Amino acid sequence: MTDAATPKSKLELNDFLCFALHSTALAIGRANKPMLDKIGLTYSQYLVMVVLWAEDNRTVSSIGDKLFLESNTLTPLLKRLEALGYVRRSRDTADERQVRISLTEQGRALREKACAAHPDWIDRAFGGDMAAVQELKDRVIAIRDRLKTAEG
Amino acid sequence: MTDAATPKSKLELNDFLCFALHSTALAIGRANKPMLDKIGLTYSQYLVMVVLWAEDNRTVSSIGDKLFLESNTLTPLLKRLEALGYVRRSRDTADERQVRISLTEQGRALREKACAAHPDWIDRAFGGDMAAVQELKDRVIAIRDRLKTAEG
DNA sequence: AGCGATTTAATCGCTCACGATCTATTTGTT
DNA sequence: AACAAATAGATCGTGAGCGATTAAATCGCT
Repeated sequence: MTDAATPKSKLELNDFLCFALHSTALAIGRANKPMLDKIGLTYSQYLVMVVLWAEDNRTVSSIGDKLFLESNTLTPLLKRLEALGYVRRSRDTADERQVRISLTEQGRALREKACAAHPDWIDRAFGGDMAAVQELKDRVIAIRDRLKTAEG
Repeated sequence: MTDAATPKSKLELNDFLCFALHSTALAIGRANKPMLDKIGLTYSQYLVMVVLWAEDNRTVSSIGDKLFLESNTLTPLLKRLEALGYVRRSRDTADERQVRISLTEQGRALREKACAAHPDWIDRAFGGDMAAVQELKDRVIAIRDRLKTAEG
């Protein structure tokens, strides 16, 4: 199980790729930690905020569609964001099954803090080659979406 | 926060890549679930077994080095693998600070089951282009290792 | 040999991912 | 109008991941 080893079978290749993506996802989480500590959010909370900064007043499941998560994960997380004062949770008056998540003034303001706290790991890892970042992102997403459509 | 959108700043690019890796790691975990259910392990437990199949009788921290995890995560996980009968945990007689993790007969036998339960998602996602898988793995690992060396 | 520093695991508390289940609301059918 | 089916969230239990702390063994220095 050395990174440099050449896998002999598809099973091993699967193992290696799983391992690579797993450990890299963890490493990126850690790389973002200094920034997240500055703004006082966890990684997942931050991703929810990114989704809301892009489009406010979403339903829980709309956020879930973006992040590939469901209410069992999101509900407690959103309650924590509410407790922190960054979002409001309120039942949709037209359809009370839905809960609308909207940014508070503080929640909107946090975006500026996040910009200021700017993580630098992308530069460290890519030496400024933003095209390479973009390409990697596209490839990774391509895998995810092929898994998504083919699952079941 | 649409995947196809073109990010305008480094912060946004960071957000997109984090998001891509995060959601893809989750998707791969889900893609492996059918195989993991067959052999009765979680994803992390499986990765630990992969490490042990490659080299038996490791210390906790040696496993941690491979998986980028520490004893706070591994100790409970290894206790669960022990309870399942796949590994033994015993203090190293020469240095009692260390705990040696060794495979049981059942633990070794599980490898055959894992081979038989073979996940098919790699084929689905790559259409048999194993060279592409290898290349992606290498790129992903390159990021991780640059983060690892540059952190702090 | 003695004692402080280091190393290795274990423990605790919190957050998150997720399967399974439950409740409340809405929709569709008759 | 009444009632079954579908939908949106919430809840619960388990297994991670991780920061902080603790306990025990070993190492290093005098």
